[in-house]
Amino acid sequence: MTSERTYHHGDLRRALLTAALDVIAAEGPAAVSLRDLARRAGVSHAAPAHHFKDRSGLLTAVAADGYALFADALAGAPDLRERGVAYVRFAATHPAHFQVMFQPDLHRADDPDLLAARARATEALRSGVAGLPPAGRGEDDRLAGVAAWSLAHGFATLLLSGNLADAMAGRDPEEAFRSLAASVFAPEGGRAD
Amino acid sequence: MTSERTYHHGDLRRALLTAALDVIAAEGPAAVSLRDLARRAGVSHAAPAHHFKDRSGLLTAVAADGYALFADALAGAPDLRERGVAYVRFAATHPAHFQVMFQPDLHRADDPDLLAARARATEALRSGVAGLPPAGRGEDDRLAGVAAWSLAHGFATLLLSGNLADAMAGRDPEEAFRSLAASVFAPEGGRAD
DNA sequence: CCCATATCTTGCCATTGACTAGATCGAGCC
DNA sequence: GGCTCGATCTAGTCAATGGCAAGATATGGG
Repeated sequence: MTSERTYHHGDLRRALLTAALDVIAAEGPAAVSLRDLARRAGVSHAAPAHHFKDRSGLLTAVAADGYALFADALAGAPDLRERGVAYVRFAATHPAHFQVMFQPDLHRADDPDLLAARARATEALRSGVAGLPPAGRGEDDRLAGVAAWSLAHGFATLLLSGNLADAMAGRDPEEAFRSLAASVFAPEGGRAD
Repeated sequence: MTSERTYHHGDLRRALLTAALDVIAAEGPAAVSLRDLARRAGVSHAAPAHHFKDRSGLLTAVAADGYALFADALAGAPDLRERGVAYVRFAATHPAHFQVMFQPDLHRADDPDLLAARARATEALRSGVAGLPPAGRGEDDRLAGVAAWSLAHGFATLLLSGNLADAMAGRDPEEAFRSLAASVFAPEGGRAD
């Protein structure tokens, strides 16, 4: 698409990342091969090493990009419930990113970019939980935050692993999660978000 | 351990599976290598192929074993909440199994043993949800089931990926989940399990 | 005792990840 | 224009892996 093949690719890093996302979305992270990505990009087998040190370096970059997008997606949600919906929507929209993000054995844990992006996402997530009392009651708040996180994360994870295929049955996952969260967090007039 | 080395190992299949569990628990499923497992068991590099066709065959066996253990663990729980606790306890006790079970891209989806074991586990899980009305109201029940499943699964997944390390802070995960589930599913005297 | 079968070994090949050395491009500078 | 210098990419190599084929060895049934 970038027309001619010159010695310098021009945007190899991005090309490799998008190719990686394709492979991951289609066959999972285990199917990612640096040489295959190089072939798809039309470069030599050693070219990726210059942008990402090694295989884990590439997956780390995928995770970092994912956390950056994730933070943006979460930041746009007004209240706690919509943040959960955004959580699920992100997983459904960026399955490849999501999978890699939450598989720590795939990336370098000490990568600065990854840590920074994850910190941003964590903050975006936490600010939705702690929005109730200025400096909440501690224990209970923390538990409530973990509960909300678990609910959204579990739904997203089960969705991506195909375990909700029959339960959803052609239904919109976002909408399903919205009503699900409603029934759980505000059963009969209790404290909602 | 098994004293002498004869031509026939005696229990190679099990030896390979337990070695695989060690590797997965320590470094994740991606680090599993058939040749490495063979070395650990003291057999030649091609021996594993006779018990498990290939790498995905071995991981499929791990998943199948996991689902079998999982079904047993769930069956022992009296009510819905304890079933959730059992869910989390299983993940904490069998992290390697759990990881492989919920990564469909690692195993053969059409394996009969896997399907049978998973069906048992699914049934053990569902019977805890549908235990309320004989043939419940359909939509809401399904949603409630998905909600409970999502909560337990999300907690378990976040726990294994290390995302709850600081939130738990040396606390017992089981106990934390128990009180968490209590505060979510029965906030102020509503319908519990 | 003998044979059929399951189990394990040896040998082999293609692919991959990772490393090294060298080629090519591009930008700044004189 | 011609130069150097660094970034980018190529080519070549090596060890490790997965998977296959052919053969050796043990085990149990007849």
